[in-house]
Order: sequence, then structure tokens, then C-alpha cells
Amino acid sequence: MAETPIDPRGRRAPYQQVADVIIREIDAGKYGPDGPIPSEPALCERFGVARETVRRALGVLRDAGRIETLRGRGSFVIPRSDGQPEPGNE
Amino acid sequence: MAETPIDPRGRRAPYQQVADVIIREIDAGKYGPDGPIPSEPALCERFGVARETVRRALGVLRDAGRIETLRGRGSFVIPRSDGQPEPGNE
DNA sequence: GGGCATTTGTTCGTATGTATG
DNA sequence: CCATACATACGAACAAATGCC
Repeated sequence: MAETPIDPRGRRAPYQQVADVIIREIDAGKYGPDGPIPSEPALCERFGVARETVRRALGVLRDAGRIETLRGRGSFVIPRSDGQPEPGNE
Repeated sequence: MAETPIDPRGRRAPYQQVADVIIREIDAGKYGPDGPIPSEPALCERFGVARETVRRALGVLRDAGRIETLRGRGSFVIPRSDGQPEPGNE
């Protein structure tokens, strides 16, 4: 079972829901300022979605400049430029 | 913008238009006698159509015996049998 | 160097829901 | 109703880069 199931029929598409969750976690500092986020297979497991859906979500994050992805390595949080402190876990 | 836009309202359906263009290019030797043709996503981009439309077009080419498609690899031009020389570029 | 597991990149196969003419 | 088309999603296979032993 997926740890963080998403609603396949929500008003927002599944890949957008996945993107939302991960963005919030990055904002909360869950992965560190420049840390790696979980691998695609791990995210598939967690959300109970296909790899394509995870990859779409990560595409949203890349387009938003929140992560960068390296082949054979993984995806990494892009540190905030100075003056924009981490939102911090609450 | 699509490099080779097709007319969504032409007398021929979009998938037929796409099939026509690719067949002409194969005849012109553009992809080599047994070379790969561009991937489905690439063709979607080029013609500005959805993947289903590209797949229908490729279905026409397969039914006509002009290409063969391999999962995870791509679609390849089927060489002409002897006695039927390539139409030749120009 | 080789071999292997992990990870992302790419490709086709299939299915569903929605919309249009 | 039906054919066509688009967007999304899941599945499977192949490919390339990385890293570790």
C-alpha cells in the first residue's frame, strides 16, 4: 500500500498532486537545502503511482527551478539564493 | 510551434496527413533503407499532434509493410525487396 | 579492468476519460 | 452513435550514467 496515496480522480491531476506534496516538503526543509530527494522508484512506491506520473511531477519541479536531476545520480534540491531563508519546518 | 503542422480540419484526417508525410520521406530515403524513424514523442512535437494520432499514422505504415516497430527501440524502415530499387532521393 | 546494482533517460504497448464534429 | 483527437496514466523493455566492490 502507498504511504501517501493520491486521489486518481481529484480535481488536480495525480502528477500535480505529487508535485504539490514534494514542493511542500522541500519548503519544509525535509530534504535539506541541497539534498537528494527520493529516487523515482521510491516515489512510485510511496504515492502508489506509475513512474511516468512521478517523472511528470519532477518535471514540474524542474521547470519551477526547485530541483535539478542528474542521470545515474538522482534529483537534488536547488539551494535558495541568499536573502531567501529556508521556509523552515514551521 | 510544430515544425510541420498539419491541418486539423483538412479533408484527410490528421493521422492520414502524418502518414502521408512520413511515407514520402521514407520513399525519399530520408531515414535510410533500414534506419529508425523519429520516436513517437519526437513526431508528436514535429507535427503538433497527440501521441495517439502519431500511433495511428504509424499503424498505417505498419499495415502497409513500410516499417516495423520494436518496443523500447523504435520504428524501423523495412528495406525494399530486390528488384524494387529505392525511389532514390530525387 | 570487469561485474553488478542503482538511478535516470528513452521508447513502445495499452487503457481510460473527455471533447468535438 | 461513432470516429477522431487530446491528456493522462500504468506497464514493460531497452539504454546510458554512476558508483561500489
